[in-house]
Amino acid sequence: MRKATDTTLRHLATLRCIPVSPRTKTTRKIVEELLDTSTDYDVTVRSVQRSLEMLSAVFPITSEKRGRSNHWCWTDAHALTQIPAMSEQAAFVLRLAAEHLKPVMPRSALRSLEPYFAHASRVLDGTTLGGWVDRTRIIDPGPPLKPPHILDDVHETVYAALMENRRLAVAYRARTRRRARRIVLNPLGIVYRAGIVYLVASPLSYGDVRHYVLHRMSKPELLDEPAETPTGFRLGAHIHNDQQFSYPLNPEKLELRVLFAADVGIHVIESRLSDDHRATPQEDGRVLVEATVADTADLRWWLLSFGAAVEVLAPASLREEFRMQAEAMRRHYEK
Amino acid sequence: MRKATDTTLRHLATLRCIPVSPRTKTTRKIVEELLDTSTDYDVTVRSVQRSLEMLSAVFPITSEKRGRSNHWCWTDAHALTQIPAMSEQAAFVLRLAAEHLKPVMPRSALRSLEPYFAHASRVLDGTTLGGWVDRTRIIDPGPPLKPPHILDDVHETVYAALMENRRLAVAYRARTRRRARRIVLNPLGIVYRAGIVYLVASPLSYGDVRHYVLHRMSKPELLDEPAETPTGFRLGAHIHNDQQFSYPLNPEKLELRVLFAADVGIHVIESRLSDDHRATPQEDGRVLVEATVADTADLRWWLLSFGAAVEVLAPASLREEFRMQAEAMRRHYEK
DNA sequence: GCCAAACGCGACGTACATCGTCGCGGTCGT
DNA sequence: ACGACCGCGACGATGTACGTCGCGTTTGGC
Repeated sequence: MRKATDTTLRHLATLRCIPVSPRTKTTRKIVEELLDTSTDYDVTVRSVQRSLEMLSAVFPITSEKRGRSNHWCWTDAHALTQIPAMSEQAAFVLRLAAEHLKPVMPRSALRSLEPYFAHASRVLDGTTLGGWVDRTRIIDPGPPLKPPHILDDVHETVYAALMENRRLAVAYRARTRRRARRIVLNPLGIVYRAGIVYLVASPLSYGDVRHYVLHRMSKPELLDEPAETPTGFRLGAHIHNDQQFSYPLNPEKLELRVLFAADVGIHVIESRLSDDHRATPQEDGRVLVEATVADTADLRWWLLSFGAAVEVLAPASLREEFRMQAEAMRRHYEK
Repeated sequence: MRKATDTTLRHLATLRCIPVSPRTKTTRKIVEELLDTSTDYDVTVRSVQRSLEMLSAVFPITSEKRGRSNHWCWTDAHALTQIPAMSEQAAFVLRLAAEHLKPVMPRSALRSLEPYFAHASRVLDGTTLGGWVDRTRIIDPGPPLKPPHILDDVHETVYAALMENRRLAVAYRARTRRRARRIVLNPLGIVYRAGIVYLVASPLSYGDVRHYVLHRMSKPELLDEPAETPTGFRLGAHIHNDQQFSYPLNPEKLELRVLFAADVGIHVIESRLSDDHRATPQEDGRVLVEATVADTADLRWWLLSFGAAVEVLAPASLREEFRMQAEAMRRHYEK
């Protein structure tokens, strides 16, 4: 029994069954999938054949005859169509996002999102927002550092290894060594931090979890062996509880007490350092900030960046560290 | 004349004409748009009426009878459908992007992209990548600062003012003042920087271009008057050429020469400071970095964050600045 | 307050797009 | 070399989607 709009729905479902190039599907496979997804589409192979042929006249899909069966896929230059259509606001935010993600993620990763960005641009072109290209920016503090280059094949292979949960062999040039060394890794996760891409992995030759930057890898090789995850490992805990990426110095938290100069203090008051963050203006114009924070190298870098505009009061050990740091800095400029 | 797959195409086009709630369109408006977009769809109103009615049985669209005309829109809980379907890779990158954008962009801005993120999650759930939620992270260096809160109505109104190019009135609490003051602004652009959202605008009472942070705004009001852009203003130039967001101190560039300690130098060598960036290892293990960079406060913060692990050699004026900075720091910890 | 215009919607007859079936020709595996 | 499998052209039956007409209702102008 053919029902109303049934054809439309089936056509839509058919289109969605077709994979994007370079992947392909045979006609039979599409029919099978169609019958699987919903009982409504009880349709013969012949009908789907006809549908595909007709749809290919309108949509950018092509068939390639390999032997006796037809293989269908979307053309490389497939256009993205959405139901419902992308709202102007969504397009705008996506445009923004594209700009922001560009410096952070490797280009090869963003290629798969390109259709979305292109679609967003198309939506914006048709509206008053068209003139908007130059009206929003996302910038990082600090001097504009150019992220180190990652080889295309490295990125693709690392991603593939993670997705398929398989082991990975790479030539890795460690920071302390001149020559690259071949290592086999169980990939555990990817971490982006300040433009640097890290692969969190446990090397086969040791048992622990280490960080490897992608731009020091070369000659990647995807192995057939399945990857093993150390028992109990979770990336979220690794980063946040263990603070492994903030270069933790001590598992205990610090009861931080620092004095900020008036003109920089505002930043710290507006952005909260922790949940128990307290900011108290002092009589001399400075601002006392108290917070419980993780004891990491990151924290020290951050505090150092304020220079003389910050004074560490407590804990005493940190104050002593900063005293020595200041002393060391002064010695550089003594003569 | 009805052609093959014409109906499917028209149904698709019809669905794409329907706006997302809370916006609506009358049946006539949809027909009009349909006839406008392509000459192929020469169809009577009656047919579209029928189509809409049938499609509403399958798709989450509803009509609301306001007076004599029907107003159509997608339900709030509209599902996103894409042609072609989202690839697993795209879904994965989009998931990543979602996580990365969360801390950077205000939540109200990301709400419009939520359908895309939800769709990506749905795609990933069906695949082997499902267990991937906890395998990729993007983190910022420094202590995890919580960005200041922005009022919802502020964000929406500022966006609206920018999109429609209209003037905006807000109560703004300047950094140096206790009380908020009402100001009228010509919005020029939005800049995100380290979790802070700035509106670049020229105030009506003055003529110049200033930066206003959104979290110090309240009681926003969208005015009917069109916004005026100072002649020659371009946001890209404002940021990059004029370095207005890096707190420029001098328009001339600096010929920077600094010595990094061996254990931190690697970061600077791998990320390039400028196009003429040169890194030369020294005999004492330190690394000499030479580059031509903009003379900004940002540069000083960045260099300061290395503490005693960096020594500024040139220019002489900057070296003198750092000598005084070190001296001032030391005085804090003298007794 | 009345009338014309606008809109939605049910009914109806027609045309043709779609569907399943059958059969032919080509290709691949054993 | 034979059978199995796949694509595709042809055909007849079905019924869906189409335009048209007309009625009931609402809206806005005079």
